Amino acid sequence: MNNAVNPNVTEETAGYDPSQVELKWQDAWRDRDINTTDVANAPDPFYALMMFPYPSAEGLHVGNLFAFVGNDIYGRFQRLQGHNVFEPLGYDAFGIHSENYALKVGKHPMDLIPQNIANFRRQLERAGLMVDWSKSLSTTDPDYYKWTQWVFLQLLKQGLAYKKQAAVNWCPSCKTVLANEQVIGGACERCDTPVEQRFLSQWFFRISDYAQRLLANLDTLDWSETTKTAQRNWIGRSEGAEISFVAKRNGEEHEIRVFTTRPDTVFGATYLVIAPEHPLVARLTGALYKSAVDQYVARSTKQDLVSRKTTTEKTGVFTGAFAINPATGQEIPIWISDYVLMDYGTGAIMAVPGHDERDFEFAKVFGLPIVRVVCGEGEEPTTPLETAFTENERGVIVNSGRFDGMTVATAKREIITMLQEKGAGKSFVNYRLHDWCISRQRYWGPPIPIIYCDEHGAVPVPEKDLPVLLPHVDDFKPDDSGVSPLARHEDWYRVPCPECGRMARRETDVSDTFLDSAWYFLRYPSVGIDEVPFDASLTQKWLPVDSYIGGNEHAVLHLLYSRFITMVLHDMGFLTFEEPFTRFRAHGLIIRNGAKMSKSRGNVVIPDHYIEKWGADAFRTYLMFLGPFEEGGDFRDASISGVKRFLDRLWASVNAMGDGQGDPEVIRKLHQTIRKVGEDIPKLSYNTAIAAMMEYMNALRRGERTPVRAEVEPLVQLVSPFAPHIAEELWQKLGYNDSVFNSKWPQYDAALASEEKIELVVQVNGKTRGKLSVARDIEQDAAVSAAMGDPAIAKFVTAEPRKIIFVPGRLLNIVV
RNA sequence: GCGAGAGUGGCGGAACUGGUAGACGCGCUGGACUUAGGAUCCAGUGGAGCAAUCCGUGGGGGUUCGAGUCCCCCCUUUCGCACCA
Repeated sequence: MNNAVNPNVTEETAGYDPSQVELKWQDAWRDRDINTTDVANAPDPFYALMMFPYPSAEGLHVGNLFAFVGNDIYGRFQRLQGHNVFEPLGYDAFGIHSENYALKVGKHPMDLIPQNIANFRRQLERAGLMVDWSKSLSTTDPDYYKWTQWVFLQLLKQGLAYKKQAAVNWCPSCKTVLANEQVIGGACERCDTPVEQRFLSQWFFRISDYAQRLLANLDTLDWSETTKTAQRNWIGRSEGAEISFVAKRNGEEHEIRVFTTRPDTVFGATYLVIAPEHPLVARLTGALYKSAVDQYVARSTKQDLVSRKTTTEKTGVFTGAFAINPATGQEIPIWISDYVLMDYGTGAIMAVPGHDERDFEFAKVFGLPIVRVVCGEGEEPTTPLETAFTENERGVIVNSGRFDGMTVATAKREIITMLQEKGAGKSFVNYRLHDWCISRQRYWGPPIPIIYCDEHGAVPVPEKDLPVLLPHVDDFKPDDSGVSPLARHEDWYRVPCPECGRMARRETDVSDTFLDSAWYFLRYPSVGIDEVPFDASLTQKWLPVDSYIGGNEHAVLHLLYSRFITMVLHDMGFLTFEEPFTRFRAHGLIIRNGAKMSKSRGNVVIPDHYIEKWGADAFRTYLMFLGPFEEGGDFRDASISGVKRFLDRLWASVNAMGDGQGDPEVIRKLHQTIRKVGEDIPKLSYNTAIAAMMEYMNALRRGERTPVRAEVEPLVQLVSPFAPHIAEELWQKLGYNDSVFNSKWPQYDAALASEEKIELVVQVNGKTRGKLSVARDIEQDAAVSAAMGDPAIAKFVTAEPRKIIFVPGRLLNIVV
């Protein structure tokens, strides 16, 4: 191994065989445990986390690798800064993808997953990641999901897990429950049949209780702004009022509560609309209207969600009932329409057709009264409304009794006060965020640890009895019963009640994959510890995560769920922090030759092929060079040769290296490069960092000179996070026995890194007419006379200058 | 429809708080070395023009000594969410 390079070769780049060098160092790193973090004793911990992959049968996707390499560079850089970096990686191996794939190929997921994981592991190691494999995990390990079940029990204990009837997506053709990700545009992804709703009793987590905290904390996090915005939109806070309308029917009073962001328009509410699923539908419907209502409700709840989601044509039916508008005292009709959604607000609205587009459309279709209660500029209270007037910035309230003349903002406050005094309303903040349904009527997940007893109801499995093992069953295919395949295995689900010992029945649903991934980062430092999910002192040392990198596709759900679980565990005293990820950056997507990669297009990049041909170092560096990390970029095969050439030249430079002082200009450039690369990596601006190193390489080679040690040695360190193997090999050639990753990142000399001579741009009337090589600190007068001394510039100065703009060290603009 | 982003050479992409547009790389052109070269090395490479010079960052206005960058309008495009009251 030590004779990898033949000293007699004449060609400078001879001896650089990437696969030989890379395999040599991958072995050496493993033998020397160089990537293993001593988690218990690290004085200066840095937790560099990447989103763990789903280990598909196809193997590692180049998109995964792009993300991992980006994280690896950051992690290696932090290590060179002197931190003890922990870079773990596991597998998110439960879930619908694995299950469906297993069904497709007719194998069992319990057999497939270990194979896939082994293949992923091989690919990841070949890519040269600084992963601490001693702390790896898979969500499918009983040692892991035991604690996923424990998390569920903690939420249950806190009253944050509850059961209720809820709709699931049901494909009438496949006769099975579908996960949300299997529903594409309201239709089944496999057979394209419109999806129906079925109602099942399911477990939910009360994430909506945490909506305000999840929203407010965002301001404290160092996250990509786009990700924060996505979370804010998902939480969907809106301020307004809840208003009660009272309906009378058969001598009974029914209160219909609505949520509105426009309480100022309550005088214009000319009818109410409730969702077809609204609990009051039956009681409000009059005998005469019953058949029409039943028909409408049946059609809109059972019928395909496709038409409901894609059409905006308003449909509806009158209930026959009326309610009192608490502001006007008038009776207004109550309608049912599917444009009102049961799962937002209260499932009922006050319709103000004059000032809401949807209400306006509906009123037009059914001939309902439209009343103006807000005037824009130049409009009278009697000006007819051709469309809904929704612009409220400069609106003035009209036709609203004593509130006339108020601005919209004032009226909002005043009308809420009025309603409150009448006991008919209050200000209210509504969130779009729904409680998290974690039940899945599937096989491939952790069984929800609950036992149903006739006597005691839903009894949690005692913690000492965890894990509830997922049994190996052959018929794991979902069927048309609408319950989990586990429900077909009586020998598994029949168990004694933990409370009374009488025969009872296990919950046969499994939990959502998102629950598996909502706490895995807590587990990594404690992998191998059996007694607790996460050791208190290790957790204290390593968390919250210093840097988290992952895809934007998880910007909303995964991150929100992780934050929620962390908050709950914090509130229970298990954690000292309530936000799990101090810094988060979303990486971009890679496309291929300008198009999205997909199997059907046949343009998927298989990392193995490229690593074999170019080496992991060149492939990694190219991935980081093809575009800004946070934006992604276009993968083009032809471009890899550029970074390979760069690495070849690096190899050649070190091999040809001489002794001596080094050229002052080259050394100056070196210090500039050290500064630039050190500034770019923390910004994840990897593409420009690589460009800077290439630029330095060009300077190093200019004039067919032989570089000296002082010029090349620091460059090896700068390159090392990107191309770790070649750097390690060259570091050894430079005479070091220890790993380059145990060295210290080179320091730059600030004075050297800044130029003393600068190119001063000279403009005349804003147009660049020349440039002068002058001292950095040149004064304005000297600059002007230097400029006028240059005939190429002076000839444009055709008159006495009217004005001189001088930006020291940068630019001179002579205005004539 | 709403929200977030993006439009720069033949291509991928650079450009700090407004201050040389096109760094770096690919490709291309010419040359060197070669039996050969999809290797390596050197030089050139936004467009027009012999040149001086002019024109150039999706389109149109504007602010400024100066705009890829800031403001207004429009077009195209990617990604989310989609009747959210």
